Amino acid sequence: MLATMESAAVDRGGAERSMAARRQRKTRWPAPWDKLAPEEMQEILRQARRERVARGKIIMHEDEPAASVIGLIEGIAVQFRDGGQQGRQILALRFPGDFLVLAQEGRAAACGVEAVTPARIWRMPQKEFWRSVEDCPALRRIVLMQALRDIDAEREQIVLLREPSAVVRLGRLLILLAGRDKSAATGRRILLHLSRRDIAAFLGLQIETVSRAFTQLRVAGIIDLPRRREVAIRSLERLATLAGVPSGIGPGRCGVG
Amino acid sequence: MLATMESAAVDRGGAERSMAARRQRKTRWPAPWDKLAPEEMQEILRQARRERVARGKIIMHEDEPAASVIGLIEGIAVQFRDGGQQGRQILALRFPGDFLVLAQEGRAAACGVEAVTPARIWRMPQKEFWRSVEDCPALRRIVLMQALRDIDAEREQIVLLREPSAVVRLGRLLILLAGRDKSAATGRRILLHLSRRDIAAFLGLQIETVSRAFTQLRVAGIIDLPRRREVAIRSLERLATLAGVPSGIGPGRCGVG
DNA sequence: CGGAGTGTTGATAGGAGTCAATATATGTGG
DNA sequence: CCACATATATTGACTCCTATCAACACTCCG
Repeated sequence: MLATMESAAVDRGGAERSMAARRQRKTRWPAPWDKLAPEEMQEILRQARRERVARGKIIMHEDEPAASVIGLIEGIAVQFRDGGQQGRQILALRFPGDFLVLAQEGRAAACGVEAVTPARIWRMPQKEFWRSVEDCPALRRIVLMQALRDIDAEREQIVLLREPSAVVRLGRLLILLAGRDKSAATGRRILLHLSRRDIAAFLGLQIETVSRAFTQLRVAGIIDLPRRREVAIRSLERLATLAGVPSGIGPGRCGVG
Repeated sequence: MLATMESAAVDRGGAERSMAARRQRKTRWPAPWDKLAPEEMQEILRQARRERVARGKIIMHEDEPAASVIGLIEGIAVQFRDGGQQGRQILALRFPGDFLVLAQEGRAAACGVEAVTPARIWRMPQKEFWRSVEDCPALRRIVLMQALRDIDAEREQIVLLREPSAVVRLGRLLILLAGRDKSAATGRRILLHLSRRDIAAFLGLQIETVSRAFTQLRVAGIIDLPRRREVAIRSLERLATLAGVPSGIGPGRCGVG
C-alpha cells in the first residue's frame, strides 16, 4: 500500500539543462496525501495555509512550541539541532510528501527545520490537524505510516553512524540519495543539495573528513565530482560493495526521513 | 497526558537485598495500557497470549515476518540487528510498557528482540491487533504515542552516536539509565542489566573501549563499580557536565525505547 | 576445583580530528 | 560585465583517540 505513483511525477525532463535551471529545479514528488486523498483529504488540506520558503530559510525554530503541523510539498528540508560545541547536527532529511516534525500534540519538536532548496509547504494548526486525524481514517493511516517509516529511517541512520569509517558512511549516503532521486538513478548523477558542512553534520564527521572521503572515492574511480554539489556515480557496484549494501540502489532498507 | 502512574509501581522494596534476589529482581512499570485501559483495553489484552521469557532468549528473530505484535509487561529487552562484520548492533532498549517492534502491518520488523532479563510479554496476531487499533481510539492513541516517543528516543540515540568521545557516550548512557530506573535514581545505583558486549553494541564502540571508559570514570571519582553489572554514581553533577547534559537525571530529552 | 564466559589492562597502528594554508565558487556592488 | 569580498571546498601536517591484537584477572557455573 501507498506505493509511489511514478507516473504522477512531473518536471523530470531531459538531462541537459543550463546550470542556472538545474540549480533552481524543484523536486516534485507524489505525496501520500496526493495518493489516497479522494475528497476528505483534499478538504482537509484546503484549510491549510500554503507558503513558499526560500533556500536556507528556517521553517521552524528548534525551541519553538510547534504550534502547527507542517507538510513538505516541494523541495528538500533538513531537521537539525544545534548541539552546543559540536555545531549543528542534522537529524534527518525530509522529502516532498513528508510531514515536517511529527511531534506529540503540544510537545516541542526538539528540532528545527530548514529548507535546503527552495520549498513549498503547507501549515495547519496542531489542534486542527489532530482533530482531522481523529475524524479521518485515511489521514490517520498516513500519519501512522510516516511515523513507522520515520522509525525505520532513523534506525538506518543509527546503523550508519555506528560505522566507524568515513568513506563507508559517505558511500551509504550517496546510495541513499541515489535511491531517492530517480533522475539520478538513471543518469547516475546525484544532486546533493547539501553543502559539505551539512553532509558532515548528517554523517557525524568533520568537513575536512567528508572532503577527503569524496576525494578518496574519486581517485578510486568510483565517483566523479563534476560540479560542486553534484556527484556522478561511475561504478554503483563498487560503491555498494564498499558501503556494505549488497543490493545497491533500491527502496530497500535505505530510507531517509 | 499519559503521565506515568508512580503509585501503581510495585515491587520497589527496600534497598537491602541479597545478591541473588537483586539479580533476579523484575522491573514492573506502569504500562500505558494499564493507564487508560478501562474496559475495552482490558478486553483487547485479554485475548492476547501471555508468555514468560528466560533471560537471554530471543523473543523475535531478525528476519522473522513479524506475525504478531508483542508487548513487554515485565523485564528489559533489546532490539538488535546482526550487522555482518561488526557484530551485533543494538538499536534500542525496551522497557515494560513498550511495544516490541512496532512495524508496518505485514512488513518485516528488520530487527530481532532479545530479553536481557527474565521477562513477561503478551503476543497478539498482527491482523487482530491492527483491527483493534482501528476500533479502539484509546489503543490508537497509545500506538501513535509510542511511535512518536520512539522517534524522539532514536533521535537521541542519533545525537549520542555522533559524539566522538567514548567516555561521553558512556556517560550519557548511564544518565539515561539512571533516569529510567527510579530506584537507582534515589540510591544512585544503576543496575545495568547489559553486558559490556551489549553496551558496546549499543554505543557503537568496542568492548575494550567501553571497559576503558568505565575505568576512566572510576579513577576520576565520578562512579564506583561495586559489582559486575552495577554502577554507583558518586557525582551525578560531574557526570552530567561531562556528558554535556546540563540538567542531569530527568525525563527530559533522554528517553530510550 | 576447573573451565568457559566475562571483564580489565597493555602495546601498537590506523584513522579521524584539529589547525593552517590554498583554491574555487558565490554573491554583491561598482 | 568585471572586481572584489565572502563563503565554500580541498589539501597538507600533525596529534589524539579508538580499534585491534594479546595477555591476564575475575566471576559464574557445573
